This record gives sequence, structure tokens and C-alpha cells, in this order.
Amino acid sequence: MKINWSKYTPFQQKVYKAILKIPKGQVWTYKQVAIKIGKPRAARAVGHALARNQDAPFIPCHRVVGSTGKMVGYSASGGIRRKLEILKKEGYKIVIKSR
DNA sequence: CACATGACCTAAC
DNA sequence: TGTTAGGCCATGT
Repeated sequence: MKINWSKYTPFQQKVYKAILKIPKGQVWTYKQVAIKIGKPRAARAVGHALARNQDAPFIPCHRVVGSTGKMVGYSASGGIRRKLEILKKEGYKIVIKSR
């Protein structure tokens, strides 16, 4: 599977590559990813990059969660619901605090 | 170039 | 513990 990085901005490429480095069963926070790309304060930009990503099924964006380990959004099919299912399948136990 | 929006984060009430 | 306010960064119009 190859991705047309041409339709993505350099920043998006950086973010996606960083996410692709996330080990299976492990989840990172937007801030962690932002730090990984060299911009600890660009957590928002990271979220934006993921929101604009068109290769959701290939990009493990479901491994990116909020600072509290809670998922905040998911543009792919199913939304948060799908994200939870994928994470559960990956072996990551999700702790639902607010039911 | 300036304004407005968004899958965020932190602090304070 | 839950909600509100402010700040930061990149993208699109």
C-alpha cells in the first residue's frame, strides 16, 4: 500500500509517519505526536492533519487519543465507535470512565 | 496577507 | 468532578 503524499502537506506527512511508528497495542496522545514531529505545541495541528487524512484505513489514526487517553474524534467510518472496536482488536484495553 | 475553523491541552471556578 | 475560558499551530477561503 502506497500513499500519495503529494496530496498531503509536509506537515501531514510528518504526522502520518510519526503515527505509523506507533507500536501495535500502544496509543499515543496528540501532544506526544506533536513532540515527535518537533512541535510540542502543535497538538491542534496534529488533530487537523488527521482530520484531513484520506487514508484513514491505512493510517493508524485510531492509535492517537487525547491527553486523558480518551478518543476525541474520528473522521473515518463509525467514528468513535469504530475507533474503540479497532483499539480493542489491537489488544489495547480501554478504560471507560464515564460509561 | 488576514480572518475563521478544528479529531487539542492546560488552568481555573 | 464537571464545565468554562484562553492559548497555539496548520489549513483553507
